[in-house]
Formats: sequence, structure tokens, C-alpha cells
Amino acid sequence: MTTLKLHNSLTRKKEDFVPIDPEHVRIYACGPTVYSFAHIGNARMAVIFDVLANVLRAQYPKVTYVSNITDIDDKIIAASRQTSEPLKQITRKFTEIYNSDMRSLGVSRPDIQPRATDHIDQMIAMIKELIESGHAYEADKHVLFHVPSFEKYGGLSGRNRDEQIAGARVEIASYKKDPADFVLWKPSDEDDEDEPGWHSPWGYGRPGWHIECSAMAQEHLGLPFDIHGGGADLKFPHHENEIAQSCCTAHGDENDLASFAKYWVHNGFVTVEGEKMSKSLGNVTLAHDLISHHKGETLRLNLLSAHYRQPLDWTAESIEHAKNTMEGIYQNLREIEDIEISEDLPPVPEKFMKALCDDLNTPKAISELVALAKKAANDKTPESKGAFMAAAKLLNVAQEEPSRWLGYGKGNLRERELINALVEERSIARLRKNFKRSDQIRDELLEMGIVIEDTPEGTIWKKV
RNA sequence: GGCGCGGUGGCAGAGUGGCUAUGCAGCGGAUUGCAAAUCCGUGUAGACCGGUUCGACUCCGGUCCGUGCCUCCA
Repeated sequence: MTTLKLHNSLTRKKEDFVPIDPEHVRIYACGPTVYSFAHIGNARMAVIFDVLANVLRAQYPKVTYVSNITDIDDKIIAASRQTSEPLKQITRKFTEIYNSDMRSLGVSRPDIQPRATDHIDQMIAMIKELIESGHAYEADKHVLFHVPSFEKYGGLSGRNRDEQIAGARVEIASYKKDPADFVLWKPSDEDDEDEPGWHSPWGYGRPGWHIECSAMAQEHLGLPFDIHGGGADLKFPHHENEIAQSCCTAHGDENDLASFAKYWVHNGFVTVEGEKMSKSLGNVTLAHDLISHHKGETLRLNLLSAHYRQPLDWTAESIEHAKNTMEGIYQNLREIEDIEISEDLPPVPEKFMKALCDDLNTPKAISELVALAKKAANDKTPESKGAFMAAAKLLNVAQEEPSRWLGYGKGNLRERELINALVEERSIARLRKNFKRSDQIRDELLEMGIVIEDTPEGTIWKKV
């Protein structure tokens, strides 16, 4: 078995992945806050950790991949106030849209997709414990984690407390004992219907952002677990605070940052046409919109075309490239469409697996995949086709029928009859060497978006 | 100011201390009535300056440029 290597943000090194329990690998990735449509950056995270889970499943007998839905957050409250739509309706709607959009991108549902609001009890229990052990305190209806109580704080992002305070963008609430302290629980207005809340030992209120992931990871995976992931921007403060909360409970170890999660994996950002995605620039690219214009596999391939830790520039041109690559692969597959292969796929080809095992080097893996497709088309054997399919399955691309994907013979009945009649007429013209007429028909078809290919078995056509 | 990442051929984007990345585009060829599709061939790349070395795109140091994060953020 090829050893999986992962860049561990905690140690800033590429390390061999050694599972805590080889019989059961456990992974957690921070999922979306469901107040709006997922953008292409959310999609990148979902696709990357989907591939990572696939790689792990190929190597270990049991993998549990947990990715949460954040359905309690001030951004959701704001969205609800703005649209006058009930909060629960918003979160339910956007959770469904998220899952459906991700499915279109070939992302499997995580094994467990916990919702924050289903884990309020666990969060309250955890906060209680942190107060009892002196790591948290109640102040002005808030509960805050006291950062100076955790000596190792800052180990993930590599910053010490003095530097942070020097950053000076910190808004210092008067009730904080230390400027770096962060909220575990905050009050909600019981008379305000828009503001959700739960009863707690500290009054009616709602959890802070970071505590949910600590609670859900502990609930569904247990501590310590193997891999924790998310977008690079979550490293600080979100993941740093998760570590603080979890290491300071009885399940963790205050002196060991890895007592929460052993490997930390962070994916890079997506830019759009060279610019940072932001609301003010108006260039936030939504997965939902892309799906209606492009095939899911094209978008997925594009998302995997840069290494996960590198920035990815999302451009019209890059989508076109990805589409061309997919087309090339499917053209190869079309030549071997009739070759039957067993449902039980052979082992994943070594060179391909090696690329993925090298810190999930998907660009390299894609180049191997293209080579495997070419080899399969050349060999025309079930073995070569099976080898390709085994690799493609891991990336979850090239899973459709080649002819269909490429647009051969596609269209409604009336359309097909018209095209077939024209193709037939052209064939007759060609037999009679009336090339003027046959070329004329070809141009007519092209205008209809139909491309003609003359093969030894006769003329075929496809929609472009 | 602090912490981090990166600068590779026309474009996108990897590996690698000496040997083809790959894809797209381009060029040449095969095939075709012409195309399309496919196949074959084809590129004196490595921000700059030093250093280490028999040899550096690859290691080390510096310079320049770009970029991310520093309690909204995937």
C-alpha cells in the first residue's frame, strides 16, 4: 500500500499519515453556514475532502467522514431579518440546496452531517466543564473562553498572544478579562422572535461560533480523531479556538495540541478572474449558477486542477480547459464503450494512487488519468478499461456514458428525425460525389449546433 | 507591524540535484473528397543576484514582485 502523505498545518510539514486506529479512520471538515447559496470556494472544500475521504476509503476498512451544517449563526439571523423569512426555513432551504448542488459536483454526502442546533446540550455540557476547570468564565450574560488559561494557544496558526493584540483590529468588549478571549455562549433576547435561543445555566442564549465544531467532533468521532480540515481562513481563529476548547476538556490534553485532531488539512482560496471573491466586487461565483451552465464533472475537474493548498483562479478559460480535458477522456472512452468490465473494479493503478497519496496531488493524478484513458483506448482490453475506471472512481469523474456526455445522438425525437434525414441526404450526396451539396448540408447542421463525423461504420453526429 | 504562501514554456499547472510532466492552444505529419474525430511528431520554461556542487528550475542566503490571514469569511 502506498503511504498517504499529508501536509499537517499543525507541524507545517508533510507527514506520513498514520491512523490512530487503522480499523477506523475518522475525519472532520468544517461545513457551510446555511444562510445563502454555496459559492465556488465552499464547493472546492467539499470536493477536496470528498476526494480525501475516497482515498482513505480505498486504503482503510472503515472511514467516518463528518462534515457539519452550521444552522445557528448571526449571519443567518441577519439574513432572516432582511428577508423576513423564518430562520428555520432559511437553514432548511439552504441545507437542501447545498446538498443538491454538491451532489451535482459529484460530492458524496458525508457519513454524518450533524447540525449545530441538534447539539446544544453537548455544547452546554462542554461550556460547563470549561467553567469548572477554570478555562472559561461568565461575564455580563456571556461565557468566554479565557485564552491565557491555555498556555499552548496559538500553536496552529503560529502566532503568540502579544502579536495578536498588536494586530489591534480586536474589538475589546468591556466584559472580557483578556482581549483575546472569545465567546462560548452569548445572550439572546427572549422577546425577539428572530433571535433564537436556548435555556442554559447562564440564561437564555445561543452558542458562539467555535464551540459547535468541538462539540460535534467529540460527539460523532471521539477524541482524538485523525484529520480535521477546512478552508485556510478557518485556521485562525476558528480552528485555533476549537483546539483550545477541546484540549481543555477531560477528553483532551492541555499540553498536547494534537489531542483534539492529529492532522490538520487546510485548502487554499479560490479567486475569480484573478480577483478575490467578495460581495463588494460582486464576483461571488455560486456553485448553483455554474451547475446550470456546465456539466458537474467539468466543474469538479476544474476544482481539482490545482493542488488543494494552492490558490485556484476560477476563470472562463479554466472551465473551458477542464471541459476540453473531460471531452478528451470521454472520446477515449467512447472507443471502448462496448467493452464489458466487471463490477468489481481492479486495484487503483499505482502511479495514479501514488500521485493522490502525495499530499493529494490532484493535478498529477489528472495527468495520470488522461494517460490511463489513452492507454485504455489503445489497448481495448477489459483490464485497461478497468484500471482507468478504478482511478476515475476515486476522483469521481468520467462516470457517465461517453456518447451521452459528448452529445452523440442527443435530442428529442423530432430533432433526431430531422438530423438523421439530413445526414442521410448528405451520405447519398457523398456517394454520388456531389460534395458541394454534402458540404452545404454539413454547414446547415453546424448552424443547428450539430457536428458531423464520418467513420468507417458510417456518419455519426453530436450536439455541441 | 506580525504570521504564512507563491513567482515554471503562449495559457493553465506538477514532479524533480543530471534523464519527456501533463492538459489547452500552436506547428508538422498520418487519415479524410474536404472536414470532424483519432493517432504520431514537435517547445533552448523555471523572477533576479550570489553561494554549495562535477552539475541547480530543484538545496542555501539575499533582493524584487504578487498574494492570503491577523476575531465576518471556505
